Amino acid sequence: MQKLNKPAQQAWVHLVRASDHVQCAVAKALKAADMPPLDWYDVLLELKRTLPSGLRQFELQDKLLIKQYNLSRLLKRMKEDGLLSQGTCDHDGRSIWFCLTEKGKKMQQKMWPVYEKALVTNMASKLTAEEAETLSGLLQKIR
Amino acid sequence: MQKLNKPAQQAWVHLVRASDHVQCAVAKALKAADMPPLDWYDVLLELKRTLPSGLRQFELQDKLLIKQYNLSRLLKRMKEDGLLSQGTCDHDGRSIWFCLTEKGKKMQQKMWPVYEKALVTNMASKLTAEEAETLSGLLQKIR
DNA sequence: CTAAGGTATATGCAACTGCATATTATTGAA
DNA sequence: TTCAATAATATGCAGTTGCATATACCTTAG
Repeated sequence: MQKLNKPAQQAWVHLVRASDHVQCAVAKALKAADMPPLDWYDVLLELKRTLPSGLRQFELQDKLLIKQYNLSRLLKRMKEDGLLSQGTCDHDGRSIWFCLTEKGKKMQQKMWPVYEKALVTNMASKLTAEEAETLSGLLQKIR
Repeated sequence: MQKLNKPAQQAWVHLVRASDHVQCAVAKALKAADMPPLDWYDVLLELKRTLPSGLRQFELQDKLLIKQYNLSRLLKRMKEDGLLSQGTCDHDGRSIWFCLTEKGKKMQQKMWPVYEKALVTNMASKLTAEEAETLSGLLQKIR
């Protein structure tokens, strides 16, 4: 194995710091607006994209960065909050379909401006469009 | 406020994904080697850098991405594990000095190769040195 | 000196997470 | 068909986190 070179080591430090910085800022903005946390938004958005059909839990999981057991519990909480509705699957008795409720749709719509503003303030405004594209490309190479 | 442009939005997605990817890989590697998690390493390294004097808790905090109440508890655990020693400050009765023990020094040395390997495999090997520098620069602009 | 405000650290409690494993349902091979 | 392997989801438990607040000490205006 090769040794870690300095530029990569620096990139690692800044990757963690930048990611933490923006994530904390978003979390703070959502909380200040008395809204649910970011992972709730991720679920709402993915489900909105598939309206009116919805998604099964394992399909959602492939789209998100959350572990199986945590997604299971997150969906339970969101359902209890009335943001999601649940139904079983005809073809596979193990699976559970989740679909946005009206309340869920509204919540997604309400959260986005707050989320967007935090992203603009803490990230987008610090980069030109071209820089953002370069950054995107480099980050994609990592995974 | 301006709207979030597409390139920045994409960059955000990839920032979170890349950061999560590498952090999970490192966490997994450390766990597989039966070692403490990454935040323990961060503390060990910062304290090593100040040997033989050590640091006070709030100084450590300025260097790390961890909240006050969590650092307090983390240091307690590490102390209980024998990796740190603790002492009060002559000039300020509120402050607590932390210093690496021999065991702490050895742990840092043992952890680094595992950590480094995970970074090389999951990140450094996917970028040229020049790309890493560009990435670093762009990430620094964010915060 | 003293009270008021600030700084450094700690902690009770509720919520969330990771881990291992359980539960239930499907699939495939014999 | 039947049994073993796999897949989708859930859960008990211990450990960690966030939040609000407590504790202890320091500094400074008056």
